[in-house]
Amino acid sequence: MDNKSLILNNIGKWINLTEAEADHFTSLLKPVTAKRKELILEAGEICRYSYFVTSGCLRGYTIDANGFEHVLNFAAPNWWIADMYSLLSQRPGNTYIQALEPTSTLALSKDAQERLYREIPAFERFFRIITENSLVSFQQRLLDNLSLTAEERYQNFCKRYAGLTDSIPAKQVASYIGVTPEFLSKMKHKLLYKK
Amino acid sequence: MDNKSLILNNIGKWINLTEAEADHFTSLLKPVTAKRKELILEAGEICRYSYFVTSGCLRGYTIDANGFEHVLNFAAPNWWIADMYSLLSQRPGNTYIQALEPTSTLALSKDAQERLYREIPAFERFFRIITENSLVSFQQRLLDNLSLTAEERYQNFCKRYAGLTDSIPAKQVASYIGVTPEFLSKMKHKLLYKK
DNA sequence: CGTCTATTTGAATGTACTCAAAAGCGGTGG
DNA sequence: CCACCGCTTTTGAGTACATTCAAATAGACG
Repeated sequence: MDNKSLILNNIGKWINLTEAEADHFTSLLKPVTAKRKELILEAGEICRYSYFVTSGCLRGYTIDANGFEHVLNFAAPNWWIADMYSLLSQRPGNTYIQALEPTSTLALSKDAQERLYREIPAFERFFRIITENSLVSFQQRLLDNLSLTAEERYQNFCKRYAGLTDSIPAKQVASYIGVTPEFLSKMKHKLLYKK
Repeated sequence: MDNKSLILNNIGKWINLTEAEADHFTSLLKPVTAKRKELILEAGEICRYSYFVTSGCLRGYTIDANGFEHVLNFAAPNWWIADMYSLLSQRPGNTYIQALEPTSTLALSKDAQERLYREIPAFERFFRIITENSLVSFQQRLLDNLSLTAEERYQNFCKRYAGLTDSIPAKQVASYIGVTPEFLSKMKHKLLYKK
């Protein structure tokens, strides 16, 4: 399946488009690729695109006042990623988006997105729905961080991202679940031998 | 300003409605009130409404496997609240919504909401936008939990919810920022005397 | 006014972090 | 294709932030 079929398929889960609408939509997309470790967005910049990953893997992260990275999300194929704060406000954000491996995306500019809302109202629905789903995930993740131990969060992560565990270095898994790489290493050891 | 003007005003920040549309919308709302400590939603139930608070204050929270409460959100006047997971999936949720004080809301049923999407597409836009804003807040809160100390989170909370600090018992502030009530008490003491 | 819950205070404990150093692994260049 | 270099992961010892448990005090509602 080519990239445009992939994204139309993704959208087709939630809304129906005529062939003309689908063509119009795909004509607005800009292919963007990134090499391993390349940044497609940096803190301080204004996020002008939503990225739909067709192959590879991206991660969104911030760097705090003490220089520590915190992974907000990973984006495997079929996922959207952006710095939502910056994309919505069109102000400089604090998020980096980086390729974990060679990655291809289809980028939808903020302008194109707003044009879609006007021309094809079903896109309001589409982005409403995926935003709702994303909200539910983040709420659950927040609750997990408030209520679970690091070990439970790690086990959750392994189940949830079973397909990705080999694309993602342990260091970044640690950053996602909110522990230091050292402590994650110790947890893995414990899970292997003690249990 | 009466309750219906309040909610129309809230919506008017993001979309424009004709008078007929506004009337139609308000006709779908059901007033729901709750006494202090009353639950308007319990874990295990299916969430059938989004609640718009017109007076008083609600809180959404879960209870974890060890019996500890975790506050997901507070809803002061002019805020919407629901168990998003349950509302979207129409499956039993794990969230309680409780009144912190005598509270009035306007409740929009899931059915009515879906009817609105069909009849007045601007509502797709409205709920897309407020969901986007909510997503940005939760992402930021997650990052705060990953990167800030308890003391910093508490100070953030005080700034953010300056107007509510007297409606909300310390116990629930503690639960929101992710510390025990005992530790919050010690932090307050420290902030008063040492700094 | 009385009871129930929330808050404060203190001492002991634990989970996860910091710092340091060694071992492992992967990508890149020769 | 191999060897080296740099980054990641592991391991260990000491530490700190926040929790747990217990008990006293304060406060709020009916």
